[in-house]
Amino acid sequence: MARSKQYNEQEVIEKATALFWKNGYETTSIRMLEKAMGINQFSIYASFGSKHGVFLESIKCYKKRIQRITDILENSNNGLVGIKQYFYDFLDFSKESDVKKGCLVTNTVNELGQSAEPELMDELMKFSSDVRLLFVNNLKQEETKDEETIERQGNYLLTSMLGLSLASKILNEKQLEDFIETTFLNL
Amino acid sequence: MARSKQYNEQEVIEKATALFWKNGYETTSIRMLEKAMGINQFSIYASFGSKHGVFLESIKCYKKRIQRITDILENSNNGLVGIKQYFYDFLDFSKESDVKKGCLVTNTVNELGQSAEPELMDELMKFSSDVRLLFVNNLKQEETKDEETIERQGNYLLTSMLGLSLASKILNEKQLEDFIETTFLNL
DNA sequence: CGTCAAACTAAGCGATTGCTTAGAAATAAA
DNA sequence: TTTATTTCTAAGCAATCGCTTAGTTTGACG
Repeated sequence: MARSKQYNEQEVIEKATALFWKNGYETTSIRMLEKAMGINQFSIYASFGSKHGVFLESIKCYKKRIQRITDILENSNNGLVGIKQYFYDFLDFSKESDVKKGCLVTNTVNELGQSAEPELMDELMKFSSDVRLLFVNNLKQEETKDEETIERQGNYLLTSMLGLSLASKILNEKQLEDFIETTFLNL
Repeated sequence: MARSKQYNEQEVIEKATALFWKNGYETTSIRMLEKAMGINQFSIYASFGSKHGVFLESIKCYKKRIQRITDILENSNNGLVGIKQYFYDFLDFSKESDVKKGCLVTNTVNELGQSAEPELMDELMKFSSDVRLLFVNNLKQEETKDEETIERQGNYLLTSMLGLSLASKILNEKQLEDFIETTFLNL
């Protein structure tokens, strides 16, 4: 019947994700996306509807990418050891050559705050609560902990991850290691 | 000889600071600054040279405002107790009615990253290292701690504050309290 | 008072924003 | 091959961006 697309939507979204991750939402313009994704504006709007649409798909793409390390945590059965490993895994995950990008979800929460579209905000918050749940599940593997302690330490670990995400953009390796090691001293 | 300014530069910068704090740098336009500061664009450029110039002064203004609580920490002589108080003081400081704004310095580091002008970045980094130094000085008041421990815990506390700044924008009071209380169990 | 330099108003500068659209190119089906 | 339908190119839309400037108003000084 007609011509078929000359690009793969998943592939171009991966390139968009890298750009948003590096620059943030506002700083990334449609013209920049055109070049990075390798397709024309028309095609971007045909496939994703709007800049917000591209970003929403980029967030989903990011979640899939970071699933590589959340899966490790989910499948671990060693309580705090697995959580601590996740903190270190995140540092490897978030740095690409010498560019320090932090966590795309965390960056976006900080940049857009409450002014984010509800659908986007839901996606961001769901990721946070999912990570918190992984922490809680691993904490439950520690037999000594009662339920109240687990809830409290879950909140602690989630906020600590937010701190690590931000700190990873400005502190050096030694400082980040100091943070992680001290974080897990008394849990 | 000639007409004198009809506005006070300190006063209008305070209004600009509130706007940048709420919206971030990029989202805040000159038109929005005009309205918030109550003066014309001409006057903004005559007094501060550029949008960057207004922002740089806003960062300095923010530092003076937060000095209210850093002074308390600096003048305290009770080690960890004083640091913990600073964490709680920050929560009070950073919330205005129901708007959760976090820390302007932290927000800016996250938004602009390495793309910030060097003079601005210096100002941001200096604030971070000043706060870290306050932590270290209070840690020294704890007689049991050796120098290596103090350095390590200084890095821990700084990153924890970054986490608290970010978390204060999305988590509830109970979760934030959980974080602070658990943070100081490790020290 | 009259003078004149500074502060003000408001219009507008070129560049860029997110997004649209007219028309050419391409291709699966008839 | 012709036709129908979609993709693609590229030009251009109104709105906004940071910033400038021409022209008016102001008020401290001689």
